[in-house]
Amino acid sequence: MGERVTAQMVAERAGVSQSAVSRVFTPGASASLKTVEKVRKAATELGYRPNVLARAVVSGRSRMIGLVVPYMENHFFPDVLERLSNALQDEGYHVLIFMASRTLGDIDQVLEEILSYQVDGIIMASVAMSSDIALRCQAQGVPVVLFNRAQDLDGLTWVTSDNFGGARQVGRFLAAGGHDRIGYIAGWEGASTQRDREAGFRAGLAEAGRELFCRAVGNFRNEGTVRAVRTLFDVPPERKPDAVFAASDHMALIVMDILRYELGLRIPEDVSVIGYDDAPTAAWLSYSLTTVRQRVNLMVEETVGALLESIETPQTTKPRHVAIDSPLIVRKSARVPKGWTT
Amino acid sequence: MGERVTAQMVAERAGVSQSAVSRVFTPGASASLKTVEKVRKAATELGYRPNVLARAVVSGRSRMIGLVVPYMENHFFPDVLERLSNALQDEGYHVLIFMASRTLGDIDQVLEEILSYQVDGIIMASVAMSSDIALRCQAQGVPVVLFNRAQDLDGLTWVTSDNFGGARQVGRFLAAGGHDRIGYIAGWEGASTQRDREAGFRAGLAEAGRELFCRAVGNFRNEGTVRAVRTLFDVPPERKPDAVFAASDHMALIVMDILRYELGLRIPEDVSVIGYDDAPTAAWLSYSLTTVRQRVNLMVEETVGALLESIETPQTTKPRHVAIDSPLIVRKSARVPKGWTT
DNA sequence: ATGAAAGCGCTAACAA
DNA sequence: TTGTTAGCGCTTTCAT
Repeated sequence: MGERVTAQMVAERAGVSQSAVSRVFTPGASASLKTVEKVRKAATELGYRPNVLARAVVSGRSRMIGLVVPYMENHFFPDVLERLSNALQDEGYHVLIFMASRTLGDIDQVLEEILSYQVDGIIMASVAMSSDIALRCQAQGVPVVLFNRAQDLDGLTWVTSDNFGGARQVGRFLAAGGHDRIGYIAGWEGASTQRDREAGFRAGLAEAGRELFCRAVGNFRNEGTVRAVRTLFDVPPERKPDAVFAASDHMALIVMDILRYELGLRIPEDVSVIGYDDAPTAAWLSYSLTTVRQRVNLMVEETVGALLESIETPQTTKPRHVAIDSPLIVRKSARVPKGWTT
Repeated sequence: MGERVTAQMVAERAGVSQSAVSRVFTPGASASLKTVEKVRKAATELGYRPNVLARAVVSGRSRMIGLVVPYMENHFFPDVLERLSNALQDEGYHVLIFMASRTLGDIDQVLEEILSYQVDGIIMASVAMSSDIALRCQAQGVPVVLFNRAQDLDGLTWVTSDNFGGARQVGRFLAAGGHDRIGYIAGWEGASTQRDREAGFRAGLAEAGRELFCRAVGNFRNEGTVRAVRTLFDVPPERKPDAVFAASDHMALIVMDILRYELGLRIPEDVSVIGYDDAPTAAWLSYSLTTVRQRVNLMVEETVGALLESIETPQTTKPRHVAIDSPLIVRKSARVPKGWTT
């Protein structure tokens, strides 16, 4: 046991040279039908399988993509992970996972580790990245795509939904719904998604001559959100919001739970709640959350496309900035304005 | 750009041999303080980072673990993935992900791919594996641990929760609760978890002199569960179950949604619902699902421990079969029997 | 189309 | 402790 079958062994059995074996297993290479047959036969008999790592050492291509993700508690990520992994697998790449949660703040360290695995490219999902790190990766010839995070830096490729536009619709929707006291629960302030969603939301309100009534920070996480809700609602009746926009579905669902089951409020009769992501859970009947849809399939498609392009034709590839339009999905957690269309 | 910095380059700059550089970056090796300093200096100046893949080729250890997971829609998996990845990262290993969903049934193909990456070990999470495949892996010297799946085959290591025992408590709990018509929604029939949970559940009922009133198969998936619920409840009133045990939380939550929002039934007044997993979502206030807890942290600990042991000391390692006890977590989705303790 | 030979970047004896 | 020397399993010229 533990017998590694090498190309050399296959070559001997097939009565050809080791390089012939290599060619048979190399997509672009040429070999006569007879050689191919002999080699394949010997290979299956021996249980041979090319060593991807050895190939990587000599070719400089590992066919591995480093994927950096934060916590998984947000239901948006599993979905993203599954789709990204599938899309990459379809292109013959595989995903090496790095959890950023552990090394909070020390993305630098994580990047070092990733690079030591000689990945062909890196996808950073919902992780903020300092510009110099990105530049270092690119300098090493390892392309990076930011997924669900934008970066002002020009040299970087990123793919997001249209956070500003999506949130702007929410602002208009709530304003048109005749709400008086509209609150916002912010995500982590360091995130571009948070920044853009808040800006879009405020813009949408402003268009209707309204403005934010109150605001608290939930940081996109469980605990922070619980605290944020309490902050907003632990006030005299006339100061309680009658509508809340949370910067992510994950936070919005927590808001709904607390409002209904701890504060005894009805949704949407007493308070309208809107989220952002359209995570699978948002559609569950218990919530039926009105939200902004991130079109994950398109985002993944763009991300994989951009990344593979930079890998395969590095010289001709320019940084891409993609913001996919993000429609408001009207369900039942927020009052629908009279005559509202689309 | 794209300049790969090699140990050779560092060696030249530091004025030492290439193997000296290698030793400085090899944990166990010895080098004089002076050499270490010179090398580290040159390395940082050049931005050198050891090539893990080249190291893997010669050492035979890639420090990568192949993780095979099915669909991510079940909220149990993201949690598992995060913890597994973190635990492995702490031990200096990294996770190469393989989604089994794509190649349904063709686990064989997936395994081939994994092995070609020379992973040091494989974790199959909630994936059934035919014995010969596992044996082939072991024969190649690649240890396999089944996570959340048991296999009768003796040579395999697996880690599960005590599915039989956990489900047995559910049977006793529902019986003691005075339910008359107790239904069961099964997971995928090929899964050991499904088999053991059903057996345990029936055993628990039998102890109380009861038996299953009705049963449908949800396959652990969204669609199947919706169909299963309809099957069980689309009957004359006297044939409708007054309690349902679903083989996973994911299915149980769907059951709750349909019962409440499509059939207008109250939980637990009209129907008690119990799940299995204690996925994070189960505790959400909208559901407050009574369920059996899989102690993920312990399961992960055992899995990683067993795997690393087989990797590091293959000869002295015997297959391990671990079934972690799984307590019933009583929340509000099922009627609590009078005087029920623990 | 094929084999010989020269590496890819690294580790691991082996001498010194 | 160090440098020298073989490889690890593979791809890729280069002749043939």
